[in-house]
Amino acid sequence: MAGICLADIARDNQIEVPVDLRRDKGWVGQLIESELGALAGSKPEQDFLHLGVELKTIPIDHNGKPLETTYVTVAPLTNIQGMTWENSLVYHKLQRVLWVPVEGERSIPVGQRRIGTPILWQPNRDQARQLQQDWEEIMELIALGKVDKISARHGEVLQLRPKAANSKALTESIAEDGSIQLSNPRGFYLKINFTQQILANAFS
DNA sequence: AAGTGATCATAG
DNA sequence: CTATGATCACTT
Repeated sequence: MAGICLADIARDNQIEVPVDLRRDKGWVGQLIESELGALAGSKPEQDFLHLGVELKTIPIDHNGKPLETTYVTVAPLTNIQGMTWENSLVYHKLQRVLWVPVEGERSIPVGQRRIGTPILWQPNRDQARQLQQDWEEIMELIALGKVDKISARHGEVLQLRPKAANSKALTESIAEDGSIQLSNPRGFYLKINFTQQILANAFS
């Protein structure tokens, strides 16, 4: 697919190209899933379970730098006692990722955006350590009932941010006194500097 | 311009 | 609502 533009992939899959992504934010990802035959659908599993590979498209600028953070998974806000890094959803999803860079600048019409060279990545020792450290720190705050005090500034490479239809959506979380309260759902995201390093390392 | 918080579509 | 796919858009 490298070098091909999205309109070509869309035509092959009989999918229409939207004018912009405001109402089609997951369009590029789903287009590539369709092209590659990913099977997970909306299940919380790796896209290619049989290969142990997660597929992620990543929007880049003309210098190859990511334009956005990368969503990983929803964050569990209750029933997290006994949960460890090794059995977390973040750990499993990031075991192996096929990154598919796609031009993402809004000045380029969606259909004309080109696909870059895909990168099959596994976290190296340092990356794994950074991810685990951030995950454990964030999960501890959640366990202590401080989810509503966590901002996207926490974490060096992994951050916690809202992941919901809007700011009014509610889900159960742990309160500071240990009881159940309602909070805006959150998700884990990889910060731009981290994914930028992944892409850079692949070409060095 | 970067970074954080908010949001959009869809399936089950 | 939860989970998938993410990008938008406002604030700093």
